[in-house]
Amino acid sequence: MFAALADPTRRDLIDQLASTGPTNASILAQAYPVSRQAIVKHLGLLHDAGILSAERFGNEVRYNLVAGALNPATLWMERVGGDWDRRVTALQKRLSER
Amino acid sequence: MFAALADPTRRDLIDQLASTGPTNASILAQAYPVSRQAIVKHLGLLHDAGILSAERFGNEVRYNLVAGALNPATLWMERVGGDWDRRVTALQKRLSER
DNA sequence: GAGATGTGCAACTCATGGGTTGCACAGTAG
DNA sequence: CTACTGTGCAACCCATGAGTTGCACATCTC
Repeated sequence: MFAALADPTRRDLIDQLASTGPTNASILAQAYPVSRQAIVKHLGLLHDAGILSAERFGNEVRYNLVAGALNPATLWMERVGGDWDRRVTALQKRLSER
Repeated sequence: MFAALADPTRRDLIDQLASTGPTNASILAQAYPVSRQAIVKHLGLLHDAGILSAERFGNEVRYNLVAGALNPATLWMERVGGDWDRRVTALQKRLSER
């Protein structure tokens, strides 16, 4: 999940799909300086991670975003972030009280 | 940022630090089947990513979490996630109206 | 001072990720 | 039928990430 989001190209693909809607690999690849195959690999990886859906329309394959796919990651970050923010602020409070 | 969170060991280190507070590398490494050096590398990476702080106390170095470090990542995810959730649900609505 | 504990640095192995090229195959359009 | 467009598969290169071992240095404790 986080590994899938680690690559800038993949995050950008997500951004692009979020704004343009279902698109095929060849179109998406035009926006990048790399080959179509490289983009296809990224899309496949995002698909395996459950972030994208891939549907075939005759000749082409249209990729699209999966609703709520980022929720687990978001939840983890909020939980851990919340935990340690509370801890850190509590520590700072203790220090300032001396 | 996401790259730093991509590794399970690193996420676990974060979890551990969130629950135990400031700890040195040797202690942290005891919880893992890998060498101390491997953990030190992870900690250094997390430190470079701005997720951890490292403070020296005489003999040892105590690592701790940085408050609010995850905010940028959380914001991105919420923004993009929100965008595409809206888009997907809108699409589903359009489809169901036919 | 001497030993124990905690770090730091460097070199090395190994696997994986990102990218490439080349080519074959399936629909589509003319 | 033919040409074009969009995919799919495979082999290959190269850099980086994760982990290891070995050793030196600093600090604390007795």
